[in-house]
Amino acid sequence: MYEFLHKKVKETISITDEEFEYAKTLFVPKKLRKKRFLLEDGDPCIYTTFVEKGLLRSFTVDDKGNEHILQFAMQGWWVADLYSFLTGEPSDYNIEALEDSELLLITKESWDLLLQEVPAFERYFRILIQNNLIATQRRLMGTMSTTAEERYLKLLEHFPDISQRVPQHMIASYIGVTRETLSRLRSQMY
Amino acid sequence: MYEFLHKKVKETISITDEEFEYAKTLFVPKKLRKKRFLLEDGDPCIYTTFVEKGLLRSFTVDDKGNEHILQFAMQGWWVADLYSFLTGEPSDYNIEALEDSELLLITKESWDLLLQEVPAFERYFRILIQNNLIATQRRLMGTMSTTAEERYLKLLEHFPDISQRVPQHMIASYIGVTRETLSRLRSQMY
DNA sequence: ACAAAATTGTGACATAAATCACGCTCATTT
DNA sequence: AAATGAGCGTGATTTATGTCACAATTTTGT
Repeated sequence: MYEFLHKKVKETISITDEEFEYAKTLFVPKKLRKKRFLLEDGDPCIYTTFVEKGLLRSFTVDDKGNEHILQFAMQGWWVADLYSFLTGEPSDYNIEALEDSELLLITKESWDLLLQEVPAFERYFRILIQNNLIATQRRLMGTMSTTAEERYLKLLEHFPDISQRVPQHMIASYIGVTRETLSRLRSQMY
Repeated sequence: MYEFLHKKVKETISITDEEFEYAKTLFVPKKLRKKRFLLEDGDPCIYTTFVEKGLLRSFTVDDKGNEHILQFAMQGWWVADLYSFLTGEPSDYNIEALEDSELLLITKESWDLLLQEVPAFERYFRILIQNNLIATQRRLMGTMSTTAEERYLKLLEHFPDISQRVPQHMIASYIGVTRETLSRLRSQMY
């Protein structure tokens, strides 16, 4: 159950087996079936989640009822509403399983403990968040400077299996267009 | 020259005076006059920069020659192209002073040393990047779910003095519209 | 296996924003 | 003081995308 977490952590920092064994005690394993929610907007985001297996999405719903996807969280990725997780404020996000998934949950209290007891994790999370920030900045600049088609191709390039695993209308809501626009885009690309 | 840095660091972590004195030795102070560049795209981003005084912007230029502003960096903020800074790859960004500014520069080597010698800085940067990520995610979701007018109002709310300090066309390029669109927007808001 | 729900495509039309063009004002430089 | 350039407003037009509506197909749940 902790294989992938162990693998990912060792990729970025060096920790002893004892430290990882300690870390394991702070996580709560959870299986989440497709279409079930890990977080619903209005509730505080109690956990930061590591995806051992499966696929989730985090998204908001605007005033008109349109969904906007912040993240697809695949195996080896973390997902949470960071702001809500850190402050305890109600979240604006929903997190939903798109496939049957196996997750590792950690509460704020355990997370604080982990960072305090195993400083290497402070470094791990710093690097993790750093890479996430770089990617998010790229995506932001992309929405301002490129067409929907370019963003679509970029996404396919980055996640080749995404179009097999999630419906088109979610891909549309990730790249920031309506499902109709993406549908037309695709038909014009042959 | 290091007053603001000291203040900001103490706000998030606790460090001894010795640790901060050591940190000071790793920075290079620099004055940058209005309209001068700290980084031009194509060059690697050698420094991460703390703004002691003044105002900078970081931006890209797309194929059509349009500018897209990632960040306005005011007093107490950090600015860099993180990706280029970490990898040494040529940067896509430009960083330009919008006012005469006083900066503290730190190279990758010194930064690595700082994190290694003073672990509290690892925590400081983790929190800094974390907050930046939260803000960038909000901005990204905003571009997908809100109108240009809402984004403009949000910006003014967040940085009340911004419209006194930077020209409208840069504000337009920050919120992701043309200068003409922002101009019309403003005239319709009375 | 069947009914219900989800997904996708597509036409007609509406809308927001980009683009192109021009003139005015204000600041900066020499 | 004159000259140059930056900043801003605004009209006319084009373009990309959204909205609404309906049908066809596929997937899912019981």
